[in-house]
Amino acid sequence: MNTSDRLIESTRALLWERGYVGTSPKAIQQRAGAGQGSMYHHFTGKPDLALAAIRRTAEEMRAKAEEQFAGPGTALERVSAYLLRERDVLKGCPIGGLAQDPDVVADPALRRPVEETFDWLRGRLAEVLAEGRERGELSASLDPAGTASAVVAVLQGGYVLARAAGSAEPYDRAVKGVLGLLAAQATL
Amino acid sequence: MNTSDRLIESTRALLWERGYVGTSPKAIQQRAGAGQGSMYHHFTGKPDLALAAIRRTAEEMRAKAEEQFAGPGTALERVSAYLLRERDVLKGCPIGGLAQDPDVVADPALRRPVEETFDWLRGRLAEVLAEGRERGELSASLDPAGTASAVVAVLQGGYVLARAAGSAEPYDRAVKGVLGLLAAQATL
DNA sequence: GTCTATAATTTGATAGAC
DNA sequence: GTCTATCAAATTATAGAC
Repeated sequence: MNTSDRLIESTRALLWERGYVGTSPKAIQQRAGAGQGSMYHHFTGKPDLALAAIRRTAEEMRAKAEEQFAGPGTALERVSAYLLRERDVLKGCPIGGLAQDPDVVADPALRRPVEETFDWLRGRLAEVLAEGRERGELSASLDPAGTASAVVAVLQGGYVLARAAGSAEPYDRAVKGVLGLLAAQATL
Repeated sequence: MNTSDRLIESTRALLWERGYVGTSPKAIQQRAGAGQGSMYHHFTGKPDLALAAIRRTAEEMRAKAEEQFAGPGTALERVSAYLLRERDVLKGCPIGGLAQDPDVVADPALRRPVEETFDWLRGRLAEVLAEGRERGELSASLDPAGTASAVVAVLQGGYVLARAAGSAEPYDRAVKGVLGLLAAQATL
């Protein structure tokens, strides 16, 4: 891994652990094993480096989600697989956490990849649900778009509740709760 | 309002806008119109002041939620009223946002009021849903505890998605989505 | 490309005058 | 109780040697 990559990986880890406001260039350099000159040679500053890091994290997140969505099983099984997939719940969502950061939200360049990731996720979930409805697995009265929004929100909210509790339990309860409501939409 | 109160109110506003990591004692003092000596006379430091601010915000939040829960109407109407109540969606949840802050989560004293607020909220929502089920408004197969967890998560996740999008729309969509799933649990 | 000064500013707090 | 020094460390860079 070259210096540029090490700097990006260091930034990704720190953005996840400390957020954008809580991450200093110095900490990025130390974790990457690079000097200041090195960092300012490859990137114009903290925002530039953060953008590269966020883009890479977003790309990785989409790829991992698509594994579940494109997998086998009914629509409900694929949504369940996605929500119940092993996650570092207590660390929070590496993308969702950025939405709480004031400096990320204030900078359109930094906010865009976050927004796009959630747009994609919601759209992809809606497709899976719509497919399940067409196949007759889910009630014809189910609203795929609205339900997809709710599912993404439960996921993000589950992370928030878990961090607040210092335990993964609230995440599991919330996911089971929404899966229970979804199961009631399954045709017998 | 005395100096102590002004300092607490200043801290409350800054914690909401900038988070704990992003809030400096200097900013707190300037907003409160107080000097450093004043702040360190009334509070031992930033954590002490933050604790007072978080407690006050949590108390206010519970009181506002209870207004909807204790209001008139069916269980579903009261949950709807709570979720659809006017909110500063783009500013995020003043309590939920703290759960993303690394220094809040790392300090048990600061995390506790956040955790307690969500515990209370989940418990209170479960009571409302259980009451609706007993009255025959909601399906006997509905799980009040799990559903309450999911509803709180949708609320918190809705805030996250709205901030990511720079628009309140994702919040509204997520809330409508979960209310749609809940409506399907209503007895005819 | 990488490194080591250097520096203006901010952070989070203490000391002591009033 | 409130204020103004004062302070050591961190922040976010820039400059210039190697």
